[in-house]
Amino acid sequence: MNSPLHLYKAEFFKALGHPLRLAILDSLRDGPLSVTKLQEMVQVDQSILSQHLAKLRSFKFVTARREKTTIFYHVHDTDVYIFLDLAKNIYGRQLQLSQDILNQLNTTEHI
Amino acid sequence: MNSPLHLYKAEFFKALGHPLRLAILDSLRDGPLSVTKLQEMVQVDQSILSQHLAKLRSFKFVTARREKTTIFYHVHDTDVYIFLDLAKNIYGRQLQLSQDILNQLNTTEHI
DNA sequence: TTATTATATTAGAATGTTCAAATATAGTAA
DNA sequence: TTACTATATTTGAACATTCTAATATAATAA
Repeated sequence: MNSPLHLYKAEFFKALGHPLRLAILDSLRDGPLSVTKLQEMVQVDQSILSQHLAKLRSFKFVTARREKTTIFYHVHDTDVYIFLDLAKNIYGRQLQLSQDILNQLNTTEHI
Repeated sequence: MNSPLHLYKAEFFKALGHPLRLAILDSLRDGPLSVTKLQEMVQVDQSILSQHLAKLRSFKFVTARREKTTIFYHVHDTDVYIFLDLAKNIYGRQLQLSQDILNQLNTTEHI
């Protein structure tokens, strides 16, 4: 157990396991954005945004480029979107199943 | 920020963000296994294995079926492997990039 | 019924992650 | 140089996850 590969892979998934970081990646779908612009979009404190950008950077999900005093972020490998969208398929089915069970419960009289 | 979708998606990734849970899913690639057999493969305490199986179950990554006194686990939706393997592509490139930088540093004399 | 085997759950301690606030840095312009 | 704007880093508190150990449950067999 705890092969280096599983350890690294787990870190990779953890890096995606935060709502704000997912929101950041979604905000960058249509191209690079400055931190200020990102902040407007995701509506969090500057410091918090910066901390989460650091995490995304550390796994190379995003890359930063400076232009004068502004820093622009862009996704490093846009295939990550294929990956994120595929995730939707998987948990979509999981949710569907839960929903079906839920519906079944709701439409059953004797509860 | 914090759309329910991002919240759920983050939980989904967190559920995959543990080396043991990834090892469990890998162990189940070739078909269902009993908890005892799984335990032999991943080499952890019974209680710990059970707790992680509970988490995988709660996100429907795995499903349990009882046969007499033995419980067999199997992956609920085998597409999860397509997903996990795609992850490898993404972080593989990330790692490659780091490796390249590292190599460059190592082969540069003036350091 | 009791004992046994297989697995799950619970409670608290240990550890890790995130947040909030303050401070630091880096570039530019005056 | 000083002041300003944009962004990053640090620190400790708040919160969440994981581990350990003990206990619970469920099925079976004796």
